[in-house]
Amino acid sequence: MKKAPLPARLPVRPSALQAESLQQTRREHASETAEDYVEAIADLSASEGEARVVELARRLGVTHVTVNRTLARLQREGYVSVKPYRAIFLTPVGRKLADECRHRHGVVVAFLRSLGIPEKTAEIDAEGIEHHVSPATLAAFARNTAK
Amino acid sequence: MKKAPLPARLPVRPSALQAESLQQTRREHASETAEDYVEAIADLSASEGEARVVELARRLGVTHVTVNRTLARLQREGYVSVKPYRAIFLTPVGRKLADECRHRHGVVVAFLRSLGIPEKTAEIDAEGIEHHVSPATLAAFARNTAK
DNA sequence: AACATAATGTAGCCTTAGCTACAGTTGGGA
DNA sequence: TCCCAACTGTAGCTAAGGCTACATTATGTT
Repeated sequence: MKKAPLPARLPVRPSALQAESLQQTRREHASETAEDYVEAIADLSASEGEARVVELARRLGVTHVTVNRTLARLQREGYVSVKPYRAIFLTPVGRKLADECRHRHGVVVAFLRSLGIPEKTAEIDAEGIEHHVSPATLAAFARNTAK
Repeated sequence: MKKAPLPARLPVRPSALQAESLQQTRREHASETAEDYVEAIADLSASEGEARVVELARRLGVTHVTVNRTLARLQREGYVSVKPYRAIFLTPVGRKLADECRHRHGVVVAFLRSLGIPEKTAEIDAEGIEHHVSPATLAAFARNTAK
């Protein structure tokens, strides 16, 4: 089956909106890790002077092994610059992403707080939510945050 | 290192709030798939009379192979009941989860719509957001949805 | 009844992201 | 200086969730 010259990408042909949304969500998952890492690296560089593997592992709640392998991927993808036994640096691209993330995170937390969500819950929820917020929704959050 | 009799689970000892939040988000990821599947199965059972692999694949935007393997896991975990070449059924546990998801999804979409987000964007964002919304935040969303 | 086609299932591959266990580097204090 | 502990890196395992290619079953139409 599937002998016709289809546009190639469609697995079976997504059923309208739902499949699209789910595929979008999966794409976002792929970049979530990158976002979490560059954000943590930026934080550490600012607060500690440099970002090291062990400290990153602490922040992210994983082992240093996982950090190591992920950093290799992020380097491949151009977000960070890593040399053995040295500190970790963001590339300009990585820094830009980190700044966007920090901003987005701040907006989401502020919005949740303004809805009456307690600090800690707001932080936890924001961590999950922030990666799935479109520009339109982010703007709406900012607009509707009671000061 | 790590010779002290620690409580065992901590990889390196999470750095306060951030690691906790990220670990929470990862835990949620593990159940997202289950939620998406049971929701889709419930929908199909209602609208088509039965849920079949191909149709599920269309809804979820993946191939039937992925659906197959995932259904095996969901059966293992007690959410669905599957027999070769037969329709797919939810267990009581699966049905309960599906109902919760539908409810949650509805609340999130309605909330986003009430913020002025367009239908399609609201659907896409909700698909990503709904899995990361705590009960407290969900309640706040419901409470703050302009009718 | 037979057969072609659609649906379903299986084999085997890939990537991400966890982990433990172990090996190699570095750097500060004795 | 040298040496040990902390840090960093590597090998190799697991599981989820993608995929293509191929095999098998069901089924509706001749």
